[in-house]
Amino acid sequence: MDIVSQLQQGIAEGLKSLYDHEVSASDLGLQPTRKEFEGTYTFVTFPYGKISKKNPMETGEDLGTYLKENCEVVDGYNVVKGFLNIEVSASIWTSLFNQIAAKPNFGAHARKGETVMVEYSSPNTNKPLHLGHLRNIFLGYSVSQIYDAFGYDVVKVQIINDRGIHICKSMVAWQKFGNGETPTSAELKGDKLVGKYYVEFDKAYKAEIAQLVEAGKPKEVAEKEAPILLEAQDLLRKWEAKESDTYALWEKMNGWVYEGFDATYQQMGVDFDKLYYESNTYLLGKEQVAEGLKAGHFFAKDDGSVWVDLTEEGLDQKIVQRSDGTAVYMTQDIGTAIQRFKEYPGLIKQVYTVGNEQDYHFKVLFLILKKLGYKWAEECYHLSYGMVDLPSGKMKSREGTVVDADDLMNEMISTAAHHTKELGKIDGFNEEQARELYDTIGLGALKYFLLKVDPKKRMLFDPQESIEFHGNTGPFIQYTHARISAILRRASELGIDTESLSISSDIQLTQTECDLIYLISELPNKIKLAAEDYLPSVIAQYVYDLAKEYNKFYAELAIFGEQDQGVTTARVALSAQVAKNIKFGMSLLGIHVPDRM
RNA sequence: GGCCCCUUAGUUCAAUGGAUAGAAUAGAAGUUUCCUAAACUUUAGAUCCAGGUUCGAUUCCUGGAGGGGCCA
Repeated sequence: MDIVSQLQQGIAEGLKSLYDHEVSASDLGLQPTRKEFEGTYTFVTFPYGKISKKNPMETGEDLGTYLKENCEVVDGYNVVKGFLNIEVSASIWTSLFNQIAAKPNFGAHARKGETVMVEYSSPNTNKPLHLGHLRNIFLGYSVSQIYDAFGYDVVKVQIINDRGIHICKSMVAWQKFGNGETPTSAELKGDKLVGKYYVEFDKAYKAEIAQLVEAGKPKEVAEKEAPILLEAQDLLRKWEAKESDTYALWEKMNGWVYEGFDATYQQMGVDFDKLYYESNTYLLGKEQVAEGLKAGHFFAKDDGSVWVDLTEEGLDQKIVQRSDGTAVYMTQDIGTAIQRFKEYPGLIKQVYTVGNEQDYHFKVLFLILKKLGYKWAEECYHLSYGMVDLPSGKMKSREGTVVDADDLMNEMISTAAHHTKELGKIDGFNEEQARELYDTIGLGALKYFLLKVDPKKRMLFDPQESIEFHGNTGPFIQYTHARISAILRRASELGIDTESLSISSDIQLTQTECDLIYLISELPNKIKLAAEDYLPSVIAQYVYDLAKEYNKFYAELAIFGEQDQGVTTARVALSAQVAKNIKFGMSLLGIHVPDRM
């Protein structure tokens, strides 16, 4: 039983014995004691005045006295106003640490035997990935790692928006202006090449509109009648009719995009277990609509369109199928969700990582699924995140202010390289090791920067200044890990077995060492919190706090200079465990940690 | 028009309804005979406004201001 549970138990027994009041031990809230007070855990006594019929201070005294006498982990206590600060006996820290150090996978929760699906990328195939996608993908990937650590089997999926007018626009422009250009001939990544023709389309389209307006057409009419747009729409019709030339061109250009995306994903260090393509799923859901209509969950309007009425739920009416019988996004999302639960029998929930501009869409989707009688609808979650702003404001592709994902990653890596060389940290590295280190640091900085913020908040990204290597950053944490690795190497040289370490019970621990053990012990709790609230930022904050505390320890205490061999061993043991926690925690964020930097 | 989200040091971010609101950066002052100074120590600086609930509100409720988003 861990310390918190023992204290909760003790307090519950105390309340029963002192005031004849029954509570369930796990309901009692304990919080870490603030730094400026003595103690480890604090129990707030204000709310118990009614039960004790005494003031909060006296209540605290009563409980403190009881705990000291009856609870073996309690060494002492102090009361400040309504706060009972509980001091845990020093020997507890040693045994707590030794229990942790004996577990090879400390932090990971027991397997639950249930499956969670995390969808964390849903790109369109007409444009390369950008900064917003990076936040999306890093967030979703991290949540999938966190769920794995929390004991779930995780299926990581991508839904690719490979059909529709957007890709037809790129196709038209390539046909007209491309002269048979390919990624190889253009020496351009496939996604970039297709994106280039999407821009070409837009240019030609605008020029045609201007011409039509010049010729006297109203702007709104010109926007609908521009010949190149009509051609794109014609291509979409041909694609839907599976006209063979169109289909072949579509397959060719999407193929280029996938090669480009794959390279980007590889650089990002993410992968998927299963890919979904909209061209396969966009017709799904119409059956469900028909059934829902029959069952009275939906209703039809005079024009034949099908709607759902969510006014009882405080929302609007929402269309689920067009009057011409074609699917809207909602139709296919209903179909896809149901299909996925059929495909994966152990699946208990789905997480959709999608920007907050879709909040309404997902609210409606989940309500509809619930109306259709699917119980798992309540377990589905929209991991909604805020936009990434630039100092100039919102990213706008029309104004050319979009930050490209590949460019940004490369920039981060070269900045890391520059910085590392400047500090003279690559002595003894060969070229490949050096390159790997720059990758690790550059991507670590970027991922940490995007993940340390609460997902739902919009965030500012300043390419010039945002990414630092000092302070609350990925490289700071990586650096801490590298420092510890150096200590472990030294310890091995001195003949200390760094694999199976423990702290001898007669060692007097310092305050900093106890604080470190406390932080180390918090890892499983943090993983639980991060999983339940879908917050990689909780893990980021935790790893940072741990690294910071370790650096304090490192600065104020000697490790190998100690006379007492037991103290040296204890401090090496602590260091080794901190390194393990950092490595594991960072892996939950998708970040690697180096042994030297 | 209807609905949703956000607002905390100069700046970028924290804070299950709890103590004197934490970090990081930028500013000021220090720390290398010692395990990696991408570090450590000290210092100054903030809850958008007005009400309400509560023993206690950055947190919950109502109204307002500012910013952002969604709506066949």
